[in-house]
Formats: sequence, structure tokens, C-alpha cells
Amino acid sequence: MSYTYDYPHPAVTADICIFSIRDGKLHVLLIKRLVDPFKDSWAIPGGFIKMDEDLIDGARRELEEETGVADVPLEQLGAYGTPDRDPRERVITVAFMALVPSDQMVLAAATDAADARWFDMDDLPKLAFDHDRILADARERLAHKVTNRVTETARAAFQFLPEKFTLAQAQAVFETLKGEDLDKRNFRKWIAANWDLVDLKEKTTGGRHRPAALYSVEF
Amino acid sequence: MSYTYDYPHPAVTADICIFSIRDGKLHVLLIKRLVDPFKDSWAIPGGFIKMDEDLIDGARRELEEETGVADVPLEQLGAYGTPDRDPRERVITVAFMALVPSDQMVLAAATDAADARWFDMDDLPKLAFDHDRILADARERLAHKVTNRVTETARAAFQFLPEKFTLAQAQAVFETLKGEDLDKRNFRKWIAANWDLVDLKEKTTGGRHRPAALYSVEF
DNA sequence: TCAAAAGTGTTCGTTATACACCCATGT
DNA sequence: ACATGGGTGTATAACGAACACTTTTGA
Repeated sequence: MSYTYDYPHPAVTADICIFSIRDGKLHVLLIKRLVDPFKDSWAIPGGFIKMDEDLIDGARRELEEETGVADVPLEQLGAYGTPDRDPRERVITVAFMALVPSDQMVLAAATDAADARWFDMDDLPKLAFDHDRILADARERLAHKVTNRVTETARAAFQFLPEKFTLAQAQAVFETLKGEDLDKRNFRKWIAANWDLVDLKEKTTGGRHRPAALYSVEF
Repeated sequence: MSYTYDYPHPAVTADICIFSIRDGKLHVLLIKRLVDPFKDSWAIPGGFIKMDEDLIDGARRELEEETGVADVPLEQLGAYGTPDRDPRERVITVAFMALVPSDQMVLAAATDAADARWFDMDDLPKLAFDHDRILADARERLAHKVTNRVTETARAAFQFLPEKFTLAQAQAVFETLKGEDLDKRNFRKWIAANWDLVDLKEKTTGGRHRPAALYSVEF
């Protein structure tokens, strides 16, 4: 089967930057490419948009096919279309991003990719195509969104915390997402002012030091 | 000549929202479509990306071909790709926007469009495709960009002012761009704090009322 | 003298940022 | 006792928003 047009058409892909916190550090989900070009290179997951699906649906589908990750709230980052960004043919990609918890997430043994793994953002491999640029843009956007307003993205930050958490744990999560250290007192004022924290009147136990108060959050 | 692929490809277009102020009101540049679908409908200018040009270059080219408008600093708005947004075939569009002065601008008698005209944003015709949505998104973004930071877009606002202008004139421009009235004193504080105004020590003459001080701006 | 636009300061609330010491616990 | 992380308050600066009266000119 082949498809013929009167004018040349570019291919259109969706690429997805999936961020998570693992081991206290910001990670991104990458796949190992199964085919050329950049076969065996690492890349952000993505693939060709089908003709009857919306961009965001294509992104979701590709993400699930390549990594097993489903049900994530994607946000569009923008379109990238430098003419030679793909050596095969003209490929324009629409980039999306999301922030998801990764702990109980099962990375599919990759039907459409040779491998799928979480990478520390501070220890990235060389990436295929212009995915380093896309990822850098996504990283920047993430840092802005996490604290600047109480958005979906910011809410996702709490998914990295257990049901009952200490304020120090919460601060560590936000520091990781923003990529910078925060002042303890200012952070506590901020989180109390912007989120509905419930003081559980419980303390941590088993720590080596002073027990910390436990909180939960309501949205 | 025809082009054949192993799997279906969407077409990719660039569409451009060009804003200007005319007669004190926010206008947008629209073209009358020459061909079906939506032949004779008004639409935001745009067209198919060529295979060897970057998205933004394609946007610039289409804009010039359809309206004669050149040399505008475009900013990407995002990609729109609902499957049935174009009845012919699958078309994904990347939207751009810009704010430009329109007074001495010559609208080409449209090589690629039946007509090109400025429309008052408060008196728009029915638009082709999903251009009403794209335009609404662009309008919203414009309002935010104009005052929130001292960006390229904000700087463009001064192009709607003569070399020597009064603060009332400047306020009118920013009110038009934001789409809301501003407080006179607050506006004067803001413009003085954020822009390098030069007090020309001149006054308007010939007005029916109290003369106003004239300023120029330096960037 | 009147109509019309020009011009001018202060207050308040919110937000971001900087900064230092005592407390409770386990070892 | 000490090491370690938990916990707390104040001061300042910047910003945005609200708000009313006097001045200057032409008609």
C-alpha cells in the first residue's frame, strides 16, 4: 500500500518528554531506538501521528506503545520543524510534556522500542535528532510551571510524596523540580499559603533525629 | 509530478495571526480564500510548508505571498491538528503571531489570495477552518505579552506611536492591545519605570484643550 | 465660565527574598 | 554531650490595584 500526493508532504510525529523524580533526582523517560536513523540511540519517545487521531492522542498512543506509560496529562510544548532534523525525510514534530510518578509504573518491554529507561537529567546520553533541544525547552518550562501557579503540573508534584509526608520531603520534591535550592522558611510559608495542607497531628518515627510533623494535601 | 509514501502523510501548513492597531482599534490581517475549501471565506493567512524551509520561514513566506507583509518578527503559538479541521485531507498547522504597524504597509493585491484586509477584532467575519480558535488563542497571548515583560512584542507597541507622543496616546495604544482600560496614574508609573522615556520639553499645539507634554522612547 | 483633557501621590495588599536561632530526638 | 535535622518570624523591596482633585487651555 502506498499513498500519493500532488505535493510533497512532511511526516508529522509527536514526541513526549516525560519527567519524573526517582531517587530524589529529576529523571526523563527515554527509549532506545529500534530502527535507523539513530538506531540504538536514546531518544524521547514518540512517533508518527495517525491520520485520524488528534495530535495529543497520537502522543499518548506512541508513549504507551513505546514505554507502556498511559494516562498522563500531556501539555503541548510546540512544533519543531528544522528541515534536516531527520535524515530520512522531512519530519515535523509536535512536542508534549508531562510530569508523572514513576515508582509503581511498569515500563513495557517496549513493543516499539528496543528499550525504555529512566535517565537522570544530569546524566543524559547523547540523544537522537534534535531531542536535546526539545528536552532543554521542556526542562525550562517545567521549572516555571511547578511553582508559578497552581496548575495541573504543580499538582502533579504531590504525586511524588507519600500519603503522609513531612514538609522537608515536600521541599525536596519542589527543589528537584525547580532545579534549585529553596529557603526552608519561605518554602513553608509558600506551601501553606498555596495548598490545602492537613496537619495530621502525627510524627515520623524511627528517624535518627527529631520527629517531623506529617501532613497530607487536599486539592 | 506526484509524491508517494509508504504510509499516509498529513499536510503541514503555517498560519499567521498578524495584529495591528488601526483607527485606535485592534485589527487582524485576514485574507479571502481563493480556492476551496472555504473559497471566498476569510481566513488568517497561511499555507503549506515547503520541504526545505523551516516552519517560521514558511510562515514568513506565506504571509508575504498572500498579503505582501514582510519582515515581521513571528512567534510560535503552537500546533493545531484536529483530524477533521480541513475537509480535504489531514492538515496540521503551526500557528504564529506578530504585532506590526500597518499604516504605511502596502497590502499586496494578493497573488495567492483573492483579497487581504484588516479587520477590527470586534467585528470579525466567520472564519475558515478552526481559525477562530487559533485567533482567540493568539489574542489572549497578545494581551499577556504586551505588559507582562519587556519583550519584543511589548516593544512593538511603540511602533503605533509617532516619534513624539503624549502619555495619553501611549496609554491608548496599550489599552487597545490589552483589551481593557488602564488607570492613568498607574499607567504613567508603569511606563516610566519600564521604558526609557525622554521628556522632549515640548508641548502639543493646536489641541482644543490643555497641551500635553511630548515624549520619545529609547530602547 | 465652562468643557475637556493633562497632570499628579498615597495607600494597601500581596508576593518574593533574605536571614539565624532554638528544639527534640537518637546515639 | 553532641550531631542532626525539625521548626519558627521578621524585615524589606517590588509590584499591582484602587482612588480624586487641581491645572491648563480653547471655545
